[in-house]
This record gives sequence, structure tokens and C-alpha cells, in this order.
Amino acid sequence: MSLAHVILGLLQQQERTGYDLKTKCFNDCISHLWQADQAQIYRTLDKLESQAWITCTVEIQHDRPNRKVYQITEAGEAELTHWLQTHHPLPMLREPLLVQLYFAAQLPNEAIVYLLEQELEARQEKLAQCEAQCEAIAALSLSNPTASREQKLHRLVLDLVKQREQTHLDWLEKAIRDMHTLRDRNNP
Amino acid sequence: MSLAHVILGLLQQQERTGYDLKTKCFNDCISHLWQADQAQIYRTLDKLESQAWITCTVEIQHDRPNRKVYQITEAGEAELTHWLQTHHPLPMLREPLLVQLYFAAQLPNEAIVYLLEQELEARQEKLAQCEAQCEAIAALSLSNPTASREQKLHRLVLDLVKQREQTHLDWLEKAIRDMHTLRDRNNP
DNA sequence: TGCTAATATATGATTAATCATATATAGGAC
DNA sequence: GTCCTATATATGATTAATCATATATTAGCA
Repeated sequence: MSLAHVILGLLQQQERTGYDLKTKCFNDCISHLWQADQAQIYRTLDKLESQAWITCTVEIQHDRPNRKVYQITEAGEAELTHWLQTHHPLPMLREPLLVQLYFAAQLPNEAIVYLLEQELEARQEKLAQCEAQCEAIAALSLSNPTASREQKLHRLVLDLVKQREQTHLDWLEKAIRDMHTLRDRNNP
Repeated sequence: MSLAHVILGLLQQQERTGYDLKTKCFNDCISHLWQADQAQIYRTLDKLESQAWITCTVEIQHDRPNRKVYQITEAGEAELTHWLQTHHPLPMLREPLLVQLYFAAQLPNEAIVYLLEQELEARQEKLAQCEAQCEAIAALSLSNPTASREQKLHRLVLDLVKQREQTHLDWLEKAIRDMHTLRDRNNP
């Protein structure tokens, strides 16, 4: 149940509402590490509250719908600290593209190249997003030297995200080049 | 529903039983691309059969429990060919370690290094498995030059899997080194 | 006036994946 | 004789994630 712990981490930074989490966090800072659906966020908040790891204060607003502001509890902080120090099994990657390629021998080269190019485009877009994120963090680092420990860790994390994308892109480009030298299905 | 398509791909290679899929494929060749639980395999086979993408022949065995041997149908082959040519959205990676690091500022360096080292160990083991797999495919390539198109694609896929692991390992080693130069939480 | 966008939460339905367990047969080890 | 392993399939339960929709308010625009 890692989403619960992501939310605990975010609530330890500061109190937030479900809406904040969705719009300010999961669409933003943490989005490269963990994506979460709005429905899942609200349901996870309910579960965290029922476990007493967070509490809720309703903030009445007159110009807008009321907000349910969540705060982490001591029990929640203890749980988070424990989780942060626990090793978790490596997650399984399931990439449709790799499966497609694995079974692609029956397709003509042209179709394979097309597939690789579409993937390349999607990955390039993702890397661009990721780099924008990185620069935002780098800018923060410079303007606020006191919080450097946290920011260094954030940069470390984003470094991997970026490198991972770059590895993928390099591989895709090489794969596309390789396809030109691969004898086609119909040309023995 | 990609598992269904992985199974279609495997059944196009040759007819198989659910048990074959689990023990010969998902524990072996395809395991670095897609993992599947035994229960999910059998249920997916039922679903594929009800969609008429595969058919089933019961093979009576006297020394062992009977086997249900599945074959791909023409409709199944058409579906597979279509799926193989369709671009799918990039899968979301959710790596607990990255989340942990993102929120790790409150932990002492020692705890962070321990976390990284445990991850390193797990990744090293995975890379070793992966390299064994690669060598097996390379050996096949040499002994059977006629099937080279398929084998070249398989190598291409395994190349990425290996490079991805290597990127991860390099990053982990660098991260551990970096931790020694990071001012600790309790040492301002 | 009606439409859209932003703010804010909630719930039903479904899919995908995992875990646990049940059943049945045969062969080999001790 | 009993236990374990390999072969083989099936099902119940649960979790995690996604999709679709519902509801309610205010502000701004055409």
C-alpha cells in the first residue's frame, strides 16, 4: 500500500486537502515517481484516517465548497519513518513495447520501425517534462541554500528518472537504426 | 489487457497448457518482460477461450493429470497482429525506493545508505539473472542461424532490459558515494 | 441567460494483479 | 506407510488502480 505512504510523506511536509494532493502534488512534484487517480486519493485518505495515521479538519469556505484539511498524526509519523527504512521488493516493469518487439518477427520491418518511432516520440515528450521539473528544483536549490539536504535528495531522485528516460531514448534510436540492417520478413 | 496478448504471442509460437505457460514461459524466457501469477494465467486462458481467440483440446494422460492444450485461432492471430502494431501509452513506474529517497531528508545518512545498499544487492541479483538469459539467447543464435530475425529482436529487447538494470546500478553506486559527502541530518 | 472552468468531495463499477487454498495423481525417498 | 515433489487445474478473497459519474458552489465570459 505505497500510495498511503506517499500521502503520509506529503502530509508530513504540510497539511493538505485531497484536492491539493491531486492538483499540486500528483500532477506536479511527485508525478514522475507516483501517479494517483483522484478517486484513489480520496479513498486512501479515508483509510488513513480510519487507521488514525491522519486527522481531518473541515474548513468552512463561503466562496467555495468546504475543504477537508488533513494533518499527519504522531502514529502516522511513526508509521512513515518505519516505512521509509524498510526495503521493498523490486517492482515489476511491464512494458507493452518490449512484448510487442519480442513477438514482432512476423511483422514487416516498416511496422516495427513505426512502433519504435511512436514510442520515441512519447518518450521524448516525457523526458522534456522531466527536465523542466529538474530545472525547477535546481532553481529552488539556488534560491534557498538552507533546505539543501532535502533538495539534494530530490535531485538525486530526478537524476535517475532522467537517466532512465535517456537510456530508453538512446536504445530506441539505436533500435531504429538497427532495423534498417535487419533482413525483412518478406525479403529472404 | 496485455497479459492476454502476451499469452496469444506465446501460443502463436506453439500450443501450450496453462502449466507450460507458467513453468516454461513466465518463469523463464518472458519473465523479464511480464510476470504472471498462475491464477491469472488460467483465468486469462478462460477469457481468451470465451472470446474464441484460442481453442482447447483436452489431452488425457494416464500417468498424470489431464492437460488442457490451448491453440491460437485465426481470430486470435488477427487480434495479436493488430495489437502488435498498436501504440500503447507509456506504463507508469512506481518505485518505492525513489519515494523513500524523496522523503528521506528526515532520516540519518546511515539509514539512507543502508536502504540504497539493500536495493543495490537486489538489483545486482536481477542483472545476473538477466545476463544469464542473454547468454542463453546468444548461444541459441549461434547454433541456429536461420531463426536470426526473431533472435535478433529478442536480443534487442534483452539489451534494453540489461541496460536499464545497469543504469540503475550505476546510479545506486553513485548515490551511495554521494551520501558520504552529504551533510547529515544531525550534523549541521 | 446559459456556458464553461475552477474548486471540492464522493461513490459505483470494473480491471488487473496477487495471495491463499483446494483438488487430484504418480513417483521416489525414508 | 508417510511425506515430499512434480504435474495439472480451479476458485475465493483481497488489493490496487482506473474510469465514469454525481454533486455543489462561485466566477467569468459571451
